[in-house]
Amino acid sequence: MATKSKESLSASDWIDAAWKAIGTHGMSGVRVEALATKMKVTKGSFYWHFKDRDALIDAVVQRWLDVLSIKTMEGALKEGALASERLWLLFERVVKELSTAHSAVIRLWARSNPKLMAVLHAEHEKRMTFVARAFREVGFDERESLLRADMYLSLLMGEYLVAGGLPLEKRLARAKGQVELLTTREHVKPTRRVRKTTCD
Amino acid sequence: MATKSKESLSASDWIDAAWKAIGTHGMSGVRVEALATKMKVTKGSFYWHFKDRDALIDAVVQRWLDVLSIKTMEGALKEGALASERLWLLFERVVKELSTAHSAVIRLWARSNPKLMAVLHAEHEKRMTFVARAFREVGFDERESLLRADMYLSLLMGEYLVAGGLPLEKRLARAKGQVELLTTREHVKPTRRVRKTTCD
DNA sequence: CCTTTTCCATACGCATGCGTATGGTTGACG
DNA sequence: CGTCAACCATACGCATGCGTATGGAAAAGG
Repeated sequence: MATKSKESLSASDWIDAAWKAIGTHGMSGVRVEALATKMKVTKGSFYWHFKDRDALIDAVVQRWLDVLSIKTMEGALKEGALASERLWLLFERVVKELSTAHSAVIRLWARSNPKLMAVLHAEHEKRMTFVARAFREVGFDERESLLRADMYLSLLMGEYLVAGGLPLEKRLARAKGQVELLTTREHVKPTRRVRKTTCD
Repeated sequence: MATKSKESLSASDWIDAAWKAIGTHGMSGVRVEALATKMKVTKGSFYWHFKDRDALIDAVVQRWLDVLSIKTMEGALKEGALASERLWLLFERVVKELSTAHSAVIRLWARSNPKLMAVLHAEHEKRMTFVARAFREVGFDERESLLRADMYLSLLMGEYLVAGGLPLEKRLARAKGQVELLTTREHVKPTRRVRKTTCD
């Protein structure tokens, strides 16, 4: 029933298991023997598919990179006409797809892994230009677009960290409000006393 | 020189060490023997001051709660006249004080600790009302204040997670822009086509 | 049918980390 | 000076987790 009824496992199956483990128990939850038990096999299987534990972790990180890769982003957003809609669709997609703490776990993990840190930084830069361009398209100037793109990605990364306990609907409602604020509020020059100086 | 030249350690010294370990190596970096080595003592010292490892972790979490507690927040913000200034001072303070990944690490840790999760949730609620009240004071209505307070706290929690690698100045500049956006941008009702409809 | 390759089980060695038991040292205090 | 308590060192048992070595089943291929 729940079993896929496959005779032999693949490396991808181990990545699946590790992926779930990260989501529920963090990076220290990726333990070879624990995963093996859950998969109803033994370590022997694992060490046939992977060199060692680090190889598995690398593979999981790679999967995470793929989910949030620019290619995936662009591919998933061809339909969205308005830039503001695309920004929402992207956020919604990530919230649904990564309904786990993967982003936070992996970014923390990267702090003890300089090579991975560099990869993450490069990816983040690409995402920044991608998202910032969308904000430009909405109508903000360069500086404002960079700021909003930065906030957009920050909120995306920390979303589960803060709202993880909530049901999906509430998380989406939260996200909706945030993206709406970032895309629809006009910029006003920070004058001395900013009250509710409307258009009068 | 670097040593405090104290004859005997206190529980607080162990919490200090654990605090640093969390900041650099995450929760799994809190290992009794590793901390003992770094403190030039042995486990014997630790188990005299603490019942077990969990007791130490509880103490560290408590310290984190204190740093971000409402009492600390309020106490540190008496000078700030304008609400918008207070919101900035608070953010600045947290960025400087918690120039580490403590918030992310602890919030992830809490996911496998229901009792702590409840405490965090309660604390978060208090912070929300506190920050939301400041936004109300700035001039936003109830709904808008809650949204902005939520974003404010989210950015606060994930700040180091995203900008951890950057120098403090850049992190502060980032934070400054974010708080400024949240506090000085006017609300415009999301009409159909939101372009650059200024006050004309 | 026999061999080779694929895939996994079993069993071991080894390192690490927690917690305890026990003894030693030092200073306060009577 | 003797005693007691605070504080720490040493040594052990135990569990866990990684990695390896080796054998076995099972299917594929000749």
